[in-house]
Amino acid sequence: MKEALKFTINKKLEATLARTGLIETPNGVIKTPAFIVGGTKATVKTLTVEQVLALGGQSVLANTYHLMLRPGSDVIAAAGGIHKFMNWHGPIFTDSGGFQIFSLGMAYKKGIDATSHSTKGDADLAKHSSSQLAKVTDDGAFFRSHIDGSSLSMTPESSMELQHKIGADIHMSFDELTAPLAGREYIRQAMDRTHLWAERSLARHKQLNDEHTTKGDNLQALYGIVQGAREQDFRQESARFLGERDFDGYGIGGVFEPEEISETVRWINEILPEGKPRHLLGMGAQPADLFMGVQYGIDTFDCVAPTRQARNGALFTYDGRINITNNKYQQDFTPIDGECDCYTCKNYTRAYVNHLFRADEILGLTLASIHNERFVVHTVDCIRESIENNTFFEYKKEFLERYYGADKAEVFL
RNA sequence: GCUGGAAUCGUGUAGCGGCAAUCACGGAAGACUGUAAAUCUUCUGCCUUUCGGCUUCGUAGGUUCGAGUCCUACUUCCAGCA
Repeated sequence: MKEALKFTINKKLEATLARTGLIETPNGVIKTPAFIVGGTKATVKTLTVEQVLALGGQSVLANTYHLMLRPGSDVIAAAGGIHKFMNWHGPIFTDSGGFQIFSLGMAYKKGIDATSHSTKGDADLAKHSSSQLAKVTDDGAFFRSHIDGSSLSMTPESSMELQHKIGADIHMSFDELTAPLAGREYIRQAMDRTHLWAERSLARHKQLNDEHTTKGDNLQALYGIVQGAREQDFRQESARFLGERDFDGYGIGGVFEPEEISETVRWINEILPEGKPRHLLGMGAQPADLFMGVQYGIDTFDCVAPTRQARNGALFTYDGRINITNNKYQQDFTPIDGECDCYTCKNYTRAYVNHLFRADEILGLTLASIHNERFVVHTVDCIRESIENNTFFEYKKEFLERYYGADKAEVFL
């Protein structure tokens, strides 16, 4: 039997909240800061685990909601746990399913953009959410499967039971997100509920770990998730509430505008106990997110954007994002990025990847995903090194000015 | 040679006497942040920044208030028969 999680801080960057460290789990270690690779349905879309390892992935994050629907937690338990099932033998996170209750339930993808701000209040939100797939009460969430429409529910307890069955290393407490449309009143309600659920998640989690102890199985870790949307006092209250409780680490949840990240994360991380790891949920679509997150105390990120955008033809380069399907790359026989050390850049050209996308050949998705994921993982690795070397701010300035242009980069410096 | 059918946007099509240009593909570009996503959005005859204007249904005639649509001839293609 191994202990659930051990976090050690290696180096702190003066006058910031940034630090480097090591998260040790029963299935391996994560050098932090680190980018956790998106593996929602127990697979990193289009990639084998060998490819994920080769691009430098240290850990993957899977999703309880998706795995509950398919193949079901019993199948994964019968397979001997998610590590064996998906052949990934490093650390694995699972998200609780809270995000899906939000994204399926609120007016998120059906007509209203999750990242658009509005001054509209709770009444509008309620109106928009009434016809959606999910309903939330203090007891838990009641929702319909996006696959077959069947009625399902999830509570903090059932989320913990599912996550323990799936058997990842680091679990997330069951939480409720709010849409950017939500007013303070609803944000407060959702945050209070998230706290209530966090305590219930923790209680059930401890019982389940006791059962593992009895059987001599590895222990699993639980992160509490901070909510409170864009409200400073709520975020601080949430960090205080959860920080006082015995979680192994903390997740920071919600939906952010890119320019809100650093401020919100700072409010929280100034309060959370320094000695525990902090995960920023779902952020990392752009390099600035990574630099700002780390500077204000984030240890791990996960984000689906690198792989999703790769599948849709948007590829990172150090000079900014490009769309590889564009006509101008049809005869561009240079790598996607000449400085990138990924398998794709070392062996293929923009013209070839352009051809694969135009011809609808699935290898294009794989090559693009390898590149984008490597770009992000490597960037966070370089950020870690820059903290160790005391060159963080120089590296950040150089990187962001080149990527965004000096004018646009200024807001991040 | 005879008989029948067809000809509309880059391509394949919709149209069935009343504002031509539907849908798909192809093409151009953009978006995507705890993955309902190999998805979605916009544009794709010409001119115009917008508003809007103009052109066009193989060719030439005809019928009709009005023709992509009906009639005649021609051209080309397809099928069947010689």
